[in-house]
Amino acid sequence: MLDINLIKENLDLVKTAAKNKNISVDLDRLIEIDAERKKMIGKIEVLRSERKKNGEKMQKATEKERKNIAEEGKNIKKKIADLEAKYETIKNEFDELMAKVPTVPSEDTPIGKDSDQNVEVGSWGEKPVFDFKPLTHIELGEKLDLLDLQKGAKVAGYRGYYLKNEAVTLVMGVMLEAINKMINRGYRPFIPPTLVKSFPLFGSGYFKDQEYNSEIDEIYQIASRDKDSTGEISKEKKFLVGTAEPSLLAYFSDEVLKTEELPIKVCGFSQCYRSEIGSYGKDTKGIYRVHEFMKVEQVVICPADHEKAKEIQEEMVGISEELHRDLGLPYRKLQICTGDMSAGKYRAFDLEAWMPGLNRYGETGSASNFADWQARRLNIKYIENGEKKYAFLLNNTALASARTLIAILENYQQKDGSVKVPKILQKYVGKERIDLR
RNA sequence: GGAGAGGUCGCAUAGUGGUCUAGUGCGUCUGACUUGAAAUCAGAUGUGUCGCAAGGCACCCAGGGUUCGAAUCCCUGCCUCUCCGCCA
Repeated sequence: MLDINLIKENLDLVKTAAKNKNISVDLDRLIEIDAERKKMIGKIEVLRSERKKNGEKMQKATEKERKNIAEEGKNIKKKIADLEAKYETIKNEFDELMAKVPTVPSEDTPIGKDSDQNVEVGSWGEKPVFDFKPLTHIELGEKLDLLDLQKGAKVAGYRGYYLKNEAVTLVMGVMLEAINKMINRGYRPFIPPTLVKSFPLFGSGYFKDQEYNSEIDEIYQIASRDKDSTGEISKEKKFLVGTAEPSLLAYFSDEVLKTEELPIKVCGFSQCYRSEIGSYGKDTKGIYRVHEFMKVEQVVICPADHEKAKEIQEEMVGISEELHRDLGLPYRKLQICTGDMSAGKYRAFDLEAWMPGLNRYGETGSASNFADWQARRLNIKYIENGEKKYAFLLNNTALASARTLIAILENYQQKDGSVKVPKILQKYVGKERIDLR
């Protein structure tokens, strides 16, 4: 969400941003409808004021006058109802358009159509050289009895999977390492709810429009309580989060924070659910793209200062990079181009770990700065010198379970089919190497 | 799952149809008194929105309804608390 006055003042900038982000939104219509909206509010308020005065008249009126005053009141009531109905239509169109308006990306964001035009801005580690053909995590997982995709599909359906044996302690170790790293860096740990109302998701930008749309949004809606026994829609809709970010941000919604409290740094461990509605044909094998996984997420609320936010984003990415290095996973860092950015993002980077079995890099983390776009929707403000401002919100993956597991299995595989356990995880797995059974 | 009680401007409370532009106490801020503090006294003290401004309008959990007029009456939902039942 942007400020309507800001959009008006920077119309060309916003238009260019929408074009570069491949977002279709009629901004001229937005400006037009905003003017209509304001005019309508003015008219309604005059009538409401009349209604109030008419009510006051009634109290002083004689018995004879009352009838006329009541008539007049009914008249005003009708006028207000008519205008309010019209206003609602206008307001709906206004809200729909506003929900689509993108953040203007940072100046250093590369302009591009899609992910092919993301720009590599850093890398670490040597890709391992094998004197044999490296196996995929699917083959390794099966041989070492760590991963069961058949049973996963049988029980959970398409993209279902079981982790077993050392994969369990290994993945839990990864999560705990990430949480402890975050704590050591001053991030407060949370285990947030994963089943949430609609506002945390809308507020964080996970609905492409104003309302949830199961056809395009990658979010699961929980259906069981949508309708009561009579078929009436009664209960509030609930959704499964795709990351801890919405729950963590919504924790601070409707708050006015003190400047001294900022930046607020938190991290969340959660199960993450993704419908993958838009990627039916993609990554159909293995556990690269799955409907549920675990993740440690970092979230920061910082003052509305681009320099400060830039610093913090670097710190956040730095922590993720460090975690990759701790695990010995070669990676590269990409700056995300306009076309690969969602509407709300101001500046974003991805980390991609090298996955030798798949023979490509795979995204293992994504760091985003939304500036004040999410804060406007979630109403997260802070007070500075008596003035209230919307905060800047940033988030980043610390580490996620499934893809980190892929990278570890595929990078640490040995000629004999075994997989070495990264040093920092040995204490969790209880061994240095996972052997064939 | 059953029964009951509730949700009011930071906190606590008052308010059952118009005089509510929501009273009072506490807290907070400013000032006076004081060497300083406490105490006391005086004043101020919610949010959003429209407007250049004067000012208007909205908000008493949320959404509907009744009424000339709703914090107040009615309906629905959400949430909290108490008791019972069930349960990891």
